Amino acid sequence: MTLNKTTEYALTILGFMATRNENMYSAEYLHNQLNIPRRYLRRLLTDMSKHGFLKSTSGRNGGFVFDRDLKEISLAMIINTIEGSDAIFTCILGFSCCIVDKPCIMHDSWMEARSKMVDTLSNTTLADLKEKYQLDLIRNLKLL
Amino acid sequence: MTLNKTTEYALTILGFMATRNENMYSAEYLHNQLNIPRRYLRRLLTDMSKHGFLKSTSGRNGGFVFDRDLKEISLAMIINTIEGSDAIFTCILGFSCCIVDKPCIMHDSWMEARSKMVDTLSNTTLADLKEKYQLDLIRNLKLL
DNA sequence: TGTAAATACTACAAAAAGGTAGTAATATAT
DNA sequence: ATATATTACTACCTTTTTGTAGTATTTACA
Repeated sequence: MTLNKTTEYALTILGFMATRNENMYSAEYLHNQLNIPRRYLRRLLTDMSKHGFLKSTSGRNGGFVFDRDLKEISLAMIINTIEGSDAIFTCILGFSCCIVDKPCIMHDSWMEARSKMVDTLSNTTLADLKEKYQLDLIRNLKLL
Repeated sequence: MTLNKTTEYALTILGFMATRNENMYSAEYLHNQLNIPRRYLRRLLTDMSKHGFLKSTSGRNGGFVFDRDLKEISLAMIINTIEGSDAIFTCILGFSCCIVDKPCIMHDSWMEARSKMVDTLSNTTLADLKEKYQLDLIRNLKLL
């Protein structure tokens, strides 16, 4: 019922990067900000570069930036990419095969629950998060 | 983004038992019907007895039956019980602590997605599954 | 051109989840 | 009573996930 750690990290990292305005994020900097284990974080960043979310620059002053428009990256995409194919969309209970009868017993209730979630995750992009974050900032300033 | 295997098994077992009309289910029988590893299945059944979902009878002709009204067992309860406390209800991303700023960036979108799912899972009981299953049976008979 | 700051790659270690084995305990049937 | 069918307990093995280590490579800057 939970995302695995790696996916959680991925969302944290991309969510963080999407809402700040640096023009480059080094692994070291992200490690300090997000408290994700150094080496693991690095591997994940490299991974996300390979998957086309990020673009890496090696060498001094290097780091990572987005390689795609924030509007093009939904939460569902991140989860599916990191967690393996179609983590969200398949019948995770495996109910289509685990019980002799078909259709499986819980299939319908599960699919109903699931599809509600998928809708939200598919319709929320990093751009949405950024917008929300900045509105929140403004709102807080006004309250001061 | 998936339930773990153990929870999946638990749902499968309880779903199966809820929709049949045997008065006793032995581990061996359930193993044959559901293809869940023998020993693991047994341990899980014992576990579910300890958690009050089932009642066990030892010895020859023994087995497991429900120890509670089917109306009192929701899918959400099963998941939470097997998967550890509040698997469904807590902020699984850990976003309240993983980013220096609070509230966490994805908290809102995640909670929206999640609460939709929780609603369905909390409102569906094993009794509902049973009813649905039997209606389906009747419907299929009519089609023959 | 050498040094420092960064990513990239590969292999391994530790922890958690999933699964198995052996044996004890319990209850029924004959 | 004894054999058999069942659950209960404990320890261990396997696989997957998470995390670490060492070393190579790339690049900017003094």
